Amino acid sequence: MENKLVEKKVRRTKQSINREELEARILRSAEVVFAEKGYSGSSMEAIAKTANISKQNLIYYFPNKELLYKRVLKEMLDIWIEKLSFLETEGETPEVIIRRYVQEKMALSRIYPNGSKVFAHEIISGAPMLKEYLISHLKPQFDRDVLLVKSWISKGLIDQTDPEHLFFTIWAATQTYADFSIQIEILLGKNNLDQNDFKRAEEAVTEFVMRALGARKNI
Amino acid sequence: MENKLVEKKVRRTKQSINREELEARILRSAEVVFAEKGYSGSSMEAIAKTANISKQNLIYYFPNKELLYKRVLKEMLDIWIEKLSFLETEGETPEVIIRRYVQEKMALSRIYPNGSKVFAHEIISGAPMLKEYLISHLKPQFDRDVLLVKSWISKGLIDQTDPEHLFFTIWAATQTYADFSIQIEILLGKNNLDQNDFKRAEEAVTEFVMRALGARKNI
DNA sequence: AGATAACTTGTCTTTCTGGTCAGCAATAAG
DNA sequence: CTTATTGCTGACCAGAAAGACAAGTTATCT
Repeated sequence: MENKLVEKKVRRTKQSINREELEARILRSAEVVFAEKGYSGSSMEAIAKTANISKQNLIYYFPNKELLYKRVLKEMLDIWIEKLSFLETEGETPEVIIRRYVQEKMALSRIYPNGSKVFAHEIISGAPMLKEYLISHLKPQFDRDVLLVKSWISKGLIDQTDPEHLFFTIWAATQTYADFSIQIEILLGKNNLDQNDFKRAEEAVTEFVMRALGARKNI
Repeated sequence: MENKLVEKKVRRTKQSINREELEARILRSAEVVFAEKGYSGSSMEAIAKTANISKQNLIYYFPNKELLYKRVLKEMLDIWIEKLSFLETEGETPEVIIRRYVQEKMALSRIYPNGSKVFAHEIISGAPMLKEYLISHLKPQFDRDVLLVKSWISKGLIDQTDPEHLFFTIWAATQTYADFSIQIEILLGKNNLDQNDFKRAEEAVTEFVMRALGARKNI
């Protein structure tokens, strides 16, 4: 019985492989369209066209727009939440932890610019679909991380800072390279931000944060 | 002749007063709606409803959506450009100039959160309506301001920094209090950000930037 | 007071959009 | 090989949306 169930889950037929591929392609396409237009501005038609399938076929895979949108958001958030907890790396020096944090946040902006933009649209719009998630998932993690930073301060490992606003600043400074990329491109006189630009940005932001915190190298 | 023209311009009849008031009300309402839904997601109907007039009447004042949207954007940008040039305050110490800059940027987030959000939606969407403006107006000012910061560095008034990315970070860190306010509210456990929150945020960001720059108080 | 201009609204048309449904085609299971 | 399941498409629908148009109302000018 158990065997049968497992087999059923694992079996990869021609169809199931195709399905997975197509779903992935749809999600990527949806990400692109939602990133540009936000939820209400995006049409199923446009997403279907981007994915090179018919609208009806898109609806076959994702029966309605809201569901598709939430899937796109969820994919992004799962990646973020996974990468963005201080606590998981406890035991190392603040310097190491914060450096890696900024680095990883910046990498997310570079690798998933569209997901970041979808998220940004959603938040700016007042997080209608995401409010509950932020309250139930992000806030607890935020509170823990703030406590950790406070303990660093009281141990004298970093300078006195406002921990909450430290996070807001780091998030804003790193996400801007995904969300506001067009503005940055224009001001830097580039057609798009390459690896090098992101490296420079990462160094600059890391340097800002480290200086602001006056982090000590030794515990 | 000249007199007549001037008189015509200045004369404030019942109608012209009403017109100005109504136009202003429409623009404020449009700002609210565009801030929430972005350009393509907003309907003229919704804007009309928010302004408490009929859709046809709205169209009488702003014959189409694009025009209305551009007016809202332009209003915001005019305010920003006016407040956000370093050069206008040349002669003072970097510390004073940068402090005021951060302060003013933060004040804009506090006073015009909706305008800021409209702008953010537009940029995230790839700045379809604003690209030209950014190239022709923002970039030259940016280049000048970057040069000024470079001169500060070479004079040893502030620490070695990446000037371009300094601006990106300041902008991101201050705008986040308008654009991402809902997220910040949730994480701070508040229903909305009050004067005090903005004051704390301003102090935190200012402190952050000043430490990063190691600005000297004396020229 | 009458003519003119400014304002407001109701009606209508066209296009777009999310979504349904019936039926056909391809694949998998027995 | 047959049957059942899954995948896909064309035709269709109801509601929303932008905006044109005409007709009526109100204010201003002479």
